[in-house]
Amino acid sequence: MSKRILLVEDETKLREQLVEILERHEYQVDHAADGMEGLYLAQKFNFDLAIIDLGLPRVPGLEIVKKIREEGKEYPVLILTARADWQDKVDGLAAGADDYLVKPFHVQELLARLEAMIRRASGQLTPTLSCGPIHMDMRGKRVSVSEQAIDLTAFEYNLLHYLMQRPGEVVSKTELTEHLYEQDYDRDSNVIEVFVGRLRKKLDPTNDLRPIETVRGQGYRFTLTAG
Amino acid sequence: MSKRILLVEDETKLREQLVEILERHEYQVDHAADGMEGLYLAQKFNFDLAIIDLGLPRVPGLEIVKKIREEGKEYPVLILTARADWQDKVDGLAAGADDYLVKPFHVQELLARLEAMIRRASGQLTPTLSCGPIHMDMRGKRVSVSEQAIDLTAFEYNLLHYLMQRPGEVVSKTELTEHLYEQDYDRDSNVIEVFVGRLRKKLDPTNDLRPIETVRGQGYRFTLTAG
DNA sequence: CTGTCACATTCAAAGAACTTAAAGAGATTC
DNA sequence: GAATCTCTTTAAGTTCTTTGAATGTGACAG
Repeated sequence: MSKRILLVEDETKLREQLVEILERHEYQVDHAADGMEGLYLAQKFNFDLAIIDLGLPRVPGLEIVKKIREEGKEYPVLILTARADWQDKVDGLAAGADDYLVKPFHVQELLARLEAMIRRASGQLTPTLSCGPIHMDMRGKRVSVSEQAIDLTAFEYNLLHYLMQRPGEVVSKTELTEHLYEQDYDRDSNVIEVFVGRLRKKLDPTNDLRPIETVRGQGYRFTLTAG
Repeated sequence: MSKRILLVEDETKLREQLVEILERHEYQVDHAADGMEGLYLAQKFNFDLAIIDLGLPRVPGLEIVKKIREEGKEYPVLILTARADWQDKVDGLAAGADDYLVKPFHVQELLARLEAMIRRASGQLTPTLSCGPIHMDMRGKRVSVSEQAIDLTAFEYNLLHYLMQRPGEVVSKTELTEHLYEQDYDRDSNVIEVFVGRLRKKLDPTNDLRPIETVRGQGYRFTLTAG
């Protein structure tokens, strides 16, 4: 029962590599090199998942995502962005994508996300991450704690998203900066600490959940004991 | 069931050091000093993992990565890049590498990544080290003794991790410092003794397990008799 | 039995790592 | 073009780790 994936990516080299990798992992892949073609495939067939680059010629990736959702198709969509271009990402998620990955990415990470997305999709319809009373709706980009909606900025959301994907695991600050920023961002500052601080305050103003532990010298760990 | 690693690195000193360290960790290492030789090995044999420097004479490292993937080989590839070559890194990941490390790096970090990659490739889910009643969760970096959680500092954790990887084996203090510190750290103090002392106290306050034995004049040995 | 050496223990100073507040910089909205 | 929002930096304050040195202990050789 192999899963069928739509891949829309214009860089030939990357596209071919991805096709190869995906096929090796037992996915059935249809691919397109530009937006027009991608849109055609997206509309004509039903997939289990789509991977769409946002920087496409002819029809922008964003359009494809929108069209897919307008037609009521529910399969998960993962978008790829070249730059750590905030707006792209945010727009993409708003348009109905479920997750995103910034290029360049680790193959392992892509595969992990695909699996997670497919697993979620085959279970329930709304892609969410939950951990105790904290819920993250990835399609709506909303977070709630104990049914209470919370307002997060883009960066805060990204950070929480990354942490929630790996509950119980220590994530080093190096890893966080690597994934949240493009390039070797000259890190003589402490942005991560600052944002962790803000996240903590927003998620847990009364300080009785303590969802983000700091593991001194190693990183941060997202956990909820009991609930 | 020792893992077989391909190492392609042209700097003689670094290469030899790595070979020695890897072999001490029970990896079976094949190594090459230039791209041509590396490519030959990569094509001829099957490895569990490859470590490839991108700045190689004759055949660039990138070529090797590509060739490996073109031939459909699936084993994980870690690339090494010199400090500033961001573009290399990007190309490397695009070409199918799974992770990268920027030189110079800590041995500790290299080993951690190798393990993580091999673990992922073999699909094992929870990486833990266990020895009698002592358990170490390597993802969450938590340690427990008889189901009782223990708080360790970063250094304590690293030390214990190193010892637990090689149970029953005598590990010299020189070796410990070599791995816990940056290369050529001149140590005229007794840090290791101090930390072993702390670890013992934390792991075994009642002194009936005695997990870390002293081998006078040789080093330390992590063992649990029976259990 | 005694001296020596290797390791153990203890502790306080030095240093790293983390938190927090505040304000600058850049973009967007009205 | 001012107001607002978010991200980023700076810096001061705080807490926890690491380290080196002093001192204590036990093993082993002679």
